[in-house]
Amino acid sequence: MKLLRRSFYQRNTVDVAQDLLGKIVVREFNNVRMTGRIVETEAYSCFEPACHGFRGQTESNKALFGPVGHAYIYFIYGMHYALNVVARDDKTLGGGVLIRALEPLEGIERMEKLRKIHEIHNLTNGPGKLAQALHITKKLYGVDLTKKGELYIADDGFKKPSIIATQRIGISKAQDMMWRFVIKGNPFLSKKIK
DNA sequence: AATCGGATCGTCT
DNA sequence: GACGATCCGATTG
Repeated sequence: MKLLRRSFYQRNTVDVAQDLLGKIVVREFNNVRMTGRIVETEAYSCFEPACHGFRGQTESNKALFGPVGHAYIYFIYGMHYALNVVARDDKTLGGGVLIRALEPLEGIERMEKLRKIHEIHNLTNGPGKLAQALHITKKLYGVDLTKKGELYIADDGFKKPSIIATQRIGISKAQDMMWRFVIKGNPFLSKKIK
């Protein structure tokens, strides 16, 4: 397991979104280690209207404009958290990759307890679900994901998977852009592909 | 299988 | 005061 270096995130947001597929999210919580393989992502760049940073930097979205490789976490619909990794090239003001689904690996029992369910295929197959399963809240806002700690991202040598691009989910603007990426045929996606 | 509405609250208009 | 990068359970076909 190797940490992903900061330079990994210092690239075009869409490229990073694709290359994060197959990587591992590691969560250390109360001495329990929970991990999952990233199987679904979406790219958001602050020059397009679906991005939280489109209208400029605010207190709540400031991480999107901060150093790459850190966590941007937001709270939505009154009950869900979602995890992004800040990623952009040098000429872009802000951008991030939404982690939409994981394939659970380690700490599955703990995830089941946090999610209050026992179906492995329903544990982390959505942005709100995986945040609940890994106990990701705004306390982790801005955490550096390139360093070992409560939350980070690693590469276990998983072979670069074949991927499919689709439209992003749940947005009302810029719906035509094909910026959602999934590992082809993976059974832990938030939504089946047509 | 597909669609619909309720839950619930931080953020911006 | 409205709405959102969602989820879940209920209802309908």
